[in-house]
Amino acid sequence: MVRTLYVGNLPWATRAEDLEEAFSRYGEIISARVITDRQTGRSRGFGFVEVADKDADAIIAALNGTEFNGRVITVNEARPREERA
DNA sequence: GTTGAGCGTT
Repeated sequence: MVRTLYVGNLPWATRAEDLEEAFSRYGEIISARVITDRQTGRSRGFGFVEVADKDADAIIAALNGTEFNGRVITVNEARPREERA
């Protein structure tokens, strides 16, 4: 199945394909998305990556707290949007 | 043209 990962603390210039490329080294990526400001279209500095749940644990362990394009990123399971804080 | 804790769009 698919599990959604939250990726935070990204450089402004990070794009969805950048995440997909980086994450795909450690597991099967279903899709990747960088959240952009709806008003300006600029990156908000975080995104979401859908990965195979069999690889989710390895991907989180491999990338959480590691450097990505010069910044230390945060990677963990995304929360359900219905329950967003 | 900027910024820096956070959990998104149909």
